[in-house]
Amino acid sequence: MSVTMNDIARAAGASVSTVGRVIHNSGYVSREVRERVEQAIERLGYVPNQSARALKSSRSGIIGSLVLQSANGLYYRINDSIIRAARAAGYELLTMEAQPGQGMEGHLIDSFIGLHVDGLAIISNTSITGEMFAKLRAAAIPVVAVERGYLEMGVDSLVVRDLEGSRDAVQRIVRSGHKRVALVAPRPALDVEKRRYAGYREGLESMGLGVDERLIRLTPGYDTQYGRIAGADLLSLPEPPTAVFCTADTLAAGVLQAAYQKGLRVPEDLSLVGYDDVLSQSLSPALNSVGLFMGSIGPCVMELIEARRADPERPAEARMIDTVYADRGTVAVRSARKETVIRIYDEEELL
Amino acid sequence: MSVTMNDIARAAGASVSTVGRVIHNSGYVSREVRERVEQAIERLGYVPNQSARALKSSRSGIIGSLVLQSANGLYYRINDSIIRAARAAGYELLTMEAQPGQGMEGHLIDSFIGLHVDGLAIISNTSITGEMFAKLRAAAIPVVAVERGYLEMGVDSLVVRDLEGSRDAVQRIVRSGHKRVALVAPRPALDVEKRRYAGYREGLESMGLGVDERLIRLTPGYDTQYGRIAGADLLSLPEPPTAVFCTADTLAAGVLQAAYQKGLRVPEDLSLVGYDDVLSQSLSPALNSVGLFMGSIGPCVMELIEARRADPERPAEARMIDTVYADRGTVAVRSARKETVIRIYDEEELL
DNA sequence: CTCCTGTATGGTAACGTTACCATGTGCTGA
DNA sequence: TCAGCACATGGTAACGTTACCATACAGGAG
Repeated sequence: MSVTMNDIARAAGASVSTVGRVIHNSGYVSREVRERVEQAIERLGYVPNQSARALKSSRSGIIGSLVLQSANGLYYRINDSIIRAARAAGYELLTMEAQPGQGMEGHLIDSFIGLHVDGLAIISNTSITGEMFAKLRAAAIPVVAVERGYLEMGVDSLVVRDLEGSRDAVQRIVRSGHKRVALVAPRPALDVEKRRYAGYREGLESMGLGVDERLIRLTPGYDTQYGRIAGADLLSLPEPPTAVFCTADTLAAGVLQAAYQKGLRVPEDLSLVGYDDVLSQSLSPALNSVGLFMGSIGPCVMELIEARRADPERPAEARMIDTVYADRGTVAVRSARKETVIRIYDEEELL
Repeated sequence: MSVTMNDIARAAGASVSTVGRVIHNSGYVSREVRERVEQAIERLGYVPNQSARALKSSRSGIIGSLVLQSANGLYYRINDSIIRAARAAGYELLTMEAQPGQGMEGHLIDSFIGLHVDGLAIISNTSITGEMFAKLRAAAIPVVAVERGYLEMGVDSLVVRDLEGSRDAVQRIVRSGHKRVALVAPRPALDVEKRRYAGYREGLESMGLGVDERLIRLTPGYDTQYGRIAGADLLSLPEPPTAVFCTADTLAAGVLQAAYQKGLRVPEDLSLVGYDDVLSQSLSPALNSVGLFMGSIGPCVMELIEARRADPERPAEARMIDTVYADRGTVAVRSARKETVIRIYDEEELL
């Protein structure tokens, strides 16, 4: 069907061994023969059969990635970062999506094992059992968990400094003069969510402000709609917040909608900060947001995979990923004395 | 290293042939032996080696997809749709990203050939040459182009009814009473862009309105920033448009920012419609947008691949993908008599 | 002259799976 | 009684690549 090393050997008047040596640039090959073989490869359009290679060397050249299927663009960005790093290291990335709550992860893991992937990145909160990890370990497949701590199960992990990112953002808000800083966040179930939630509290406390539980809204999930409801709720309080910190951009977008419906402007009437920086730059106005430092995610994943490959017995390691605060001016400076910011209307606005 | 059919055979006291028959549910196997084999498979955690299968049967079980690396979330959604359909058909999807203008597509195509993918989806405007298509054809790999017509090169294609989608959206705007409907679109280079652009013109003309060239803004690309600039430009015209149709959500987001900066409200002061529906539901307000009917993209891709595989000589076919208009109320109804919509201010807004 | 070493090339057994073919049973019908 | 059949199982040659060993010849050292 397709061109094989045998075809090349025949066309170049050499043996498969010699062709192999040319392809791998190893061993002794005379200049003359090397050229004949290279020409034949070029002329016939030979491409090495990866299946055969994988079978022989039990290295597929493929890194797997398992993500939870969701509307959250963050996972695709993370995946992107890994794609690039994998390719730079000579691998391709094969992504499988787990439908939430379908319990199909076991089959997906089996598929990865069958493909003999050279590494596996597990992104976000897929539900992998200890049994599956054991199977992966038996198959000698290095696993890296991203944004989800499986560290206690002996899995190498990438952990985002979410507590610091969250705390830092809140501190910035408070430093701008805000006293009533609300939180809109998903109900903390996953580690990520807990860390971001804790960061909010630490941020306030570290600035000498108490946490006002009335200003906290925990949503059932990440839908924009939940953000809108929470936002509307907060903004109709007798003493509404002057700033809202959201631990997800999608929620921030919802709060923005709520503000808009109330006729409030960001940042003049309400300061707003999102998280993940996946949507913020496209909103109007473009929002401040805490983003992950994507540049290091892919490379860290590959480093952990290579390290595990080199020494399967090494203790599980966690790499920390920094956050990056994108400042787009949606936190207004409030003077200490005045409770309301002076607002200047455009001519058009007043007709 | 990992468990093979041989291990199962030994454990179950059978031969590899018998194990093979159990796995494939073909040929004669006694109930007793079948059970022994199945138990061994379960107990040892046997997973078929795909590399060996692929080598033997020259079917890898992998569909490739090639996308242009870009911030546009649309491609990921399309990819998602294909992932699901591929999986439903028993394949995995392996995605490679081409960096724009890097000319690395040749290498990527070679990688796909080396992997012996059973099909290849080319998404968006990657630059594939005739030579590459020839190589793919020689390797008997069915190719489907999505959102990019390579039909003239004899490649099966998925074409979105963009002209109709665009025209329909404009007609809806006009029917709501708008006379000055502006366009913000990337300079039409690709077929997609031309179709969407043409749809705008047809939409206006079909409603008996002339095209006012002063209301057309063509941007150098899809950045939100271009939308903002174009929007600011349009809104400062002596006779500004009452509605803006954008052929991309990212551009619409920019126009929204411009409107916001001018103190205009959507839809009360300005009606706004986006395209691709990838961002619209997260904006504030959530915008009307023309989306692709994702449900049919993946299945169509797989159908075309299977059809091509069944008959490599069949003439190239184009499948049409419908658009879906998402109405979120950002097109205001304008009465025929009055040129301006009565605007009601909230109390807060007037202090 | 032999031995060794460097250079150059060819042969071949795996890797795990699958598609055949071969070789058995035991049973039925002529 | 035996051909013919359904049933049941085992053996083995590929698939394309790679790792290793074998072979061969030159030229220089001993």
